[in-house]
Amino acid sequence: MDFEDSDEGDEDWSKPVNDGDGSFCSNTRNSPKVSDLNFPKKISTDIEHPRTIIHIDMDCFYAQVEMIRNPSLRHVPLGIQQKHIIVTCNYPARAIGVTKLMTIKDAKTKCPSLIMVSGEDLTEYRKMSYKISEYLLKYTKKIERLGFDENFLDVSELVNSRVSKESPSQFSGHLYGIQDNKADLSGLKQCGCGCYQRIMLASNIAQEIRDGLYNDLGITCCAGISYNKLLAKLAGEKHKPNKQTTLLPEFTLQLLHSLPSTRNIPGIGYGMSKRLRVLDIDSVLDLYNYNQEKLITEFGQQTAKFLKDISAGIDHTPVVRYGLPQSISDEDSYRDLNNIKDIEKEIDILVDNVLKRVVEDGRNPQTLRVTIRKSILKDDKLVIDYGNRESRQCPLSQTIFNNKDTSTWKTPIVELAISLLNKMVDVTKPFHLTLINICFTKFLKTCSKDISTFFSSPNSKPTNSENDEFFTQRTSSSTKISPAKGIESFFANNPTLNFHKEKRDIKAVGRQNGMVGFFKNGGKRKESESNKNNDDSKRAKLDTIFLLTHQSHQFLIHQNYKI
DNA sequence: CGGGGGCCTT
DNA sequence: AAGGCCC
Ligand SMILES: Nc1ccn([C@H]2C[C@H](O)[C@@H](COP(=O)(O)OP(=O)(O)OP(=O)(O)O)O2)c(=O)n1
Ligand SMILES: [Mn+2]
Repeated sequence: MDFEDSDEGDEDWSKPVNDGDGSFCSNTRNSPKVSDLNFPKKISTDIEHPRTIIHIDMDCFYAQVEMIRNPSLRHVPLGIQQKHIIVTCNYPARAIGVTKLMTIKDAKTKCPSLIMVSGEDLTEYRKMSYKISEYLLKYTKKIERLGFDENFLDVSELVNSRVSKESPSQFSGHLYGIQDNKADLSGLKQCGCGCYQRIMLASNIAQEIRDGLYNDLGITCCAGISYNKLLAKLAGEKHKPNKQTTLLPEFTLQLLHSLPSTRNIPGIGYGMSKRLRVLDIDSVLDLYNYNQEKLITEFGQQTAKFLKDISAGIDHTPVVRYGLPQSISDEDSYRDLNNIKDIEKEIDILVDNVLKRVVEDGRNPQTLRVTIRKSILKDDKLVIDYGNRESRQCPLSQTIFNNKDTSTWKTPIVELAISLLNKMVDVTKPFHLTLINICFTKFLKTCSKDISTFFSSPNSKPTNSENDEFFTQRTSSSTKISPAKGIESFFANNPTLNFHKEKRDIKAVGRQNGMVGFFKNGGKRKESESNKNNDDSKRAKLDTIFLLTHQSHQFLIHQNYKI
């Protein structure tokens, strides 16, 4: 059970783990009022929990957007269709047994009366997604998006400023590990770091947020409230839909170790879980109990520590403020595109669609990428190989975008896209495409002439390295137009490995990234890499640009104003 | 069984 | 250019 006995000589990562005895959070003493509650004996987690995190996850997101657009769909089983699959469905449909990502055939078998609405065009979902994130900015600017329907909020500052004045007295919604949410909690020993009151207040704030989202946007969601991102997200899944769950540190291990699979951890994907399976690690508890040295041998220091931390609920990765998108793409899948005319027609459509969004965004992309998927011939039959994607990219001459008439942009880009495609497809031989994706990336920063002067204040530099806020914004990998000083490369350069192509010797492949998926990019940014967008000192200067219409400009305004 | 997006790292 | 992860 314990893993501290096997980690002699490795002070590094035995430190953050506190296995309970003598810890702040030890909860093993008599709890007179709630002696019937099953408190865990071992409280392995961080000693302190200074942050307060809320995770928001919309209910059956695409389906809900369609139900808002057409309320008559609310009371019928509804599936959102993308080609042959039901990507998601409303809760009436789930009650009948329809699940997310089910094939149409299976869904119709389960539920013949299933109403289907096409969800191949994500425009409306994307719009609602950003409305939600923007609404949440009202509470804190420290918001990280994950997909279209999830947001992490670091409400630490808000909580700290309110907690002393308000001294909250009850939790809103469910409390993980407590059956009756009206239970008398006075016997529950509170963590010595003071997080009990903070998390309690955050649960009230989460309720406010959810009420606000419903009143303003008519949308319902779940929330998880805890002291780090991992736990907030996992907590929120405990009660669905339209509910919220709060997780206190005393119950962290209980939650984690009740998870049946390491796949339940965001960041442990198909490949990693398969590698863990080889070591006989199936559950998070298995991981928690696994010998540390062996884990290091298998995965290297960084990843091993990361896995162990996760299994104990330790996650210090910051909420990274979202910014403008790093890429804008559109794709479609096909049964079989086998002639050039059809391909050119589809590319034309895709480029047209995605360019509209690029124009709305207002930044100019510097790179165009085309991705395709080919079906392969197997036993005389065309079979789609889903692993097989190829892509080609090229730089985009900025002269394309010099013309103010944006309708002129399409033709040269379609031609570039076709030439990229020709690098992958020998059109003199038979071919069969099943997917095309057109993606614009490497955006130029939004502040060309009209706006750049608003951000050139000399004393705009952050002075305090402790100020977490400034260093946890998503680094714009877009090119900076002006000063271009000191662009240091600072990412770790670890050998990589392919998790699920493990046909051959898994051990020989080497170490991978260290930070597992979801938690990557958690580190602080160098000052020179920080966006200048968020400097409060320049807020006043934004008054005059309120009329700008591009999304990238609107975003700057949003980020700098209190709404 | 098989959408349509996104993010980051190597 | 590819691969891993997320929704
Ligand atoms: N592999 C996936 C996963 C998700 N989505 C889309 C459809 C979902 O509506 C949305 C949000 O994903 P969730 O996993 O949060 O699922 P839902 O919001 O639909 O349902 P739930 O109520 O369980 O959160 O993202 C997708 O297209 N493909
Ligand atoms: Mn959701």
